Amino acid sequence: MKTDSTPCGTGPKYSRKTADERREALLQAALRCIVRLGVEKSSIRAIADEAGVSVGLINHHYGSKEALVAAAYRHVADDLLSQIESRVAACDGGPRERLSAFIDASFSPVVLNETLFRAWLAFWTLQAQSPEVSAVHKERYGAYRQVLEKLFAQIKGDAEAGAMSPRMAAIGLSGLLDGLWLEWCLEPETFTPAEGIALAERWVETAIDDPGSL
Amino acid sequence: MKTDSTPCGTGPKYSRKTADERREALLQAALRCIVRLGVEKSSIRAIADEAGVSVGLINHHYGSKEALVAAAYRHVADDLLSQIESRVAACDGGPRERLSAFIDASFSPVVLNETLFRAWLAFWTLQAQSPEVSAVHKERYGAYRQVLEKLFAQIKGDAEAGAMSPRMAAIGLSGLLDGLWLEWCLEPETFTPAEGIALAERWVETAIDDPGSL
DNA sequence: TCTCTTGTTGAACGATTGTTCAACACCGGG
DNA sequence: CCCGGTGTTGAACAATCGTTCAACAAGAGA
Repeated sequence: MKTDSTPCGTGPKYSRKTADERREALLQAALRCIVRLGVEKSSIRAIADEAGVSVGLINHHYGSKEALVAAAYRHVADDLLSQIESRVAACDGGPRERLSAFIDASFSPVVLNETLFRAWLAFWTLQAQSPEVSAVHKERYGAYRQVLEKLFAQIKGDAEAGAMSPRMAAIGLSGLLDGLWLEWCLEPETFTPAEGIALAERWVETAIDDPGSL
Repeated sequence: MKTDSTPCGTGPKYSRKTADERREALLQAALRCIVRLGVEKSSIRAIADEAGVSVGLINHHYGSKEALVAAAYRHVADDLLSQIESRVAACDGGPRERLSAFIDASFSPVVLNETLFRAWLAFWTLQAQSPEVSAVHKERYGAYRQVLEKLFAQIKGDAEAGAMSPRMAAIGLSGLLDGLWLEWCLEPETFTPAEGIALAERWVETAIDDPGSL
């Protein structure tokens, strides 16, 4: 394989690392591959090459490719939600402003990303077959909706008029955000991120302003 | 006497069919495979086996596996949209009532179907790698949104007050319907179809009633 | 009945996949 | 300095993929 040492070939052929270090390096390499190539093209060899190691290391440290991919997905899901939450937390306004921050974050390039979408597609597909992946989905998606529901509940607490129930408002906004994300990733020319934000904001206004029967 | 050594079953080894018949049979077999096994496991051999023919027939009639899958996508998408449109056409009310019929149809068991969802996941996944599948998506999704946009335009024509532009209203409703469909298929316990209908209806009311800046 | 068209077969091929494992080499402790 | 354990290598392997194509045979027309 490649060695990043002197060209005169007297350096070590590889450097030994601890199991934890190597596992982390392999996971990062897998993520880079998945993002760049998509999951279906992220073969053992592509990931090993990206990490600068040989193919055997992956099965040595993770037991199977599936275990590595599952670990990578968990990492991505955790990272994405925490990134959105940090942008919400950074907002110093009230719940209504924090909800807008959530929407803005949902239409930021970090989320509106075709490669991320491809990873998510693979995640959804795997969910039907792997109970472990399915559990990760349920856990992460529950947390996602919970954040929205709390924000709506706080807004409702502030307002006087009766509004849509926080649960229904959160389900609606979550669906709208996911649907727009889906359609944008499949065909980015359909609408702009700014238009998506405007649509989501309109939903929020509807949910909190109108006296609702939901 | 022309009977050979085999005791029975000396009938024809296969039956010849017209190109159209065989293409249709292969397409149906491909759909059954995709729904049951998923795309990644629906190999040429699995589809051929499902159709009861040999592997060579697929490339003979479709040129490539990609073309067959694209045709299957088109078939499913056509069927789904025409089913929805027929229910809309069966509604004898005005555009507003027809829009409600569209929403009702979108939450009917025909659409809210996990196997259909798995097929759709497969098509979305292939869309990233296959220009042919991507073209089919663009065409079918455009038609889908066009139906919604026309209904919103007719409603706007009827109403006096300014409302959201038909294009934005259609994009929003399309996103909401797709997002809710996605989330329901991934986790049906989250909300009921009736709640989904109520959310979509709420969006329509927002789009046509409020004087909008969109 | 014979012929000819053509739908159909299925073995073969090359590419690629995830996995294995004996050999190798780095590096800390003797 | 050398030695042993262990992190690492990479060729080999079996399975599977989509595609090809020469050979076969079904069935209609002569």
